[in-house]
Amino acid sequence: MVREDKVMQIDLSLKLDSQDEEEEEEEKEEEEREESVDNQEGKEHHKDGRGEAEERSEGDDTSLDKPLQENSKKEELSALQMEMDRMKEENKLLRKVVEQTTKDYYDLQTKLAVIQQNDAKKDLQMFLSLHGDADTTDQVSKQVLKFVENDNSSAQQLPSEADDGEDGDLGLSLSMGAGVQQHGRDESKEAEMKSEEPVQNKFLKSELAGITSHYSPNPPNRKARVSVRARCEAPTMNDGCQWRKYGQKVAKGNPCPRAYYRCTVAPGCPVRKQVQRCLEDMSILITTYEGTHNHPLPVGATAMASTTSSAATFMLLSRSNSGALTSDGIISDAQTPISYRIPHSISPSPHSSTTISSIVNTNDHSKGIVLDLTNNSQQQFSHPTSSHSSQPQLTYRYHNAAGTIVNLGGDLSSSDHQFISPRGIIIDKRGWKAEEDKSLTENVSAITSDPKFRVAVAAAITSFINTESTTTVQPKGPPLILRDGETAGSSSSSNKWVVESPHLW
DNA sequence: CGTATTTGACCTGCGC
DNA sequence: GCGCAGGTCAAATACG
Repeated sequence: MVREDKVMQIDLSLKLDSQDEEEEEEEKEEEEREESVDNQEGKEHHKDGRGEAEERSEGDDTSLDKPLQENSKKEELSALQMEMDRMKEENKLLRKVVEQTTKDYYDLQTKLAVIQQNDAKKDLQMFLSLHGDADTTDQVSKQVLKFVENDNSSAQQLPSEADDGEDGDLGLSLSMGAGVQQHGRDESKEAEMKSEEPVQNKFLKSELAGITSHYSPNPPNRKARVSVRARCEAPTMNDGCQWRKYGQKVAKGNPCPRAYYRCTVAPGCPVRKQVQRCLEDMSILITTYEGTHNHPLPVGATAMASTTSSAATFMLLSRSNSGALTSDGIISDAQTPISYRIPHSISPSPHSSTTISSIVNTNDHSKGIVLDLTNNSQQQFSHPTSSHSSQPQLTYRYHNAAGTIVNLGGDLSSSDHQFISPRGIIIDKRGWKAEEDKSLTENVSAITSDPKFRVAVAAAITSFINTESTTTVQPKGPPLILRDGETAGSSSSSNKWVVESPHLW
């Protein structure tokens, strides 16, 4: 969007320039014409005066054609002049319109920046609210926000860092900037921080040890990764960005070669992606994105970029949330993932589902988050159609090493190991005592009410639908509608959760 | 001829 | 320290 806007801006400027030039030329021509007209008129006046005198003196020698011609010329000139005036006014109007449009564009840009800033703050607030009781959270969030603001201002003081690829113009890095990615962002900055030990940093180390500890296992050079699983016949998914292949490797355990791509929309963009076919289902393409674009994205690329970015933010939340559950960051069953199901809203389709699963293994953060846009997960477990269908439902799933989702609870509607909580959340009694932790359900609501997450999911679906429509013909279902409370999120540090929207197709 | 892709070599991190 | 695997580089090649 921004890129197009910039193009538009350039186009506008070009048009303005050309218009200006044209207008200048016109004005010059006009002036010349006016001068010539004046001269002619002067001459004519002079002529007229002289002519009258001559006429008077010379009598009827001259023919009557000349005055007629002069009159017609005069009329022609006046008409031209009027036409010119009219065009001038038209040009003025057009210029005003263009100026107004440009002004509106800048206004919108400014507003967008403000909104993005607010969103980042909101994310952080929510992320903190997931951590503990409201009183301390409020204080902590204020302090952390202060820290983030301070950090942002310091970042602004270092314009050279803009090349690092984070916190791009679009703000698609979202709150990741305050968390995971910022660690990989600038090692020198970290060193600087260490040497200076700002108050906020001290605060973070002391009071937010529980939070920071979740990031610290990540080496500074390791960026958050977001994988997208989608059915795609084409060798790569068309996500709107321009990519250049720079390598290919056969990874162990999967005979399908893994291709490495680099973003070429802007030189020096740090974003990379890996593309590999799923071993279990060759029609599934696993695309792993790494890094944040440091440039405005093409229109078609913003959906996927914002989706992956939001997913990464979600991963951040999941990590932080896990810390609130147990002291060691591991819920009772470390091997048990949690999935959050987005139930039907309109015309439920039993054959459709989309999962967003986060593989946030404490042992392997590099695996990152997985947006599962395949619709096969529905085959793996039944979808409850009880009266609770309008409520978030929490189910367990297991992700094997290959990322395949396997339902642990069997038939959810009849499993002895599950019960429906008063809030409509299916809880697997074997794996997780969610009922004991009411704050988690609160957290679920907190995340489900995050419009950004819903937008992200919608964007993912939209992007995927667009992709699919260009590659394979698939039946399209009703448009995605995500209402408050329909999505659900949060995670245990058992590190794998799934957000599923069965009604998407 | 310029650009994109391929592919073997090289680098790096990690486990033993 | 060594070997393995993942990731990247860069020369060769293909393509428009």
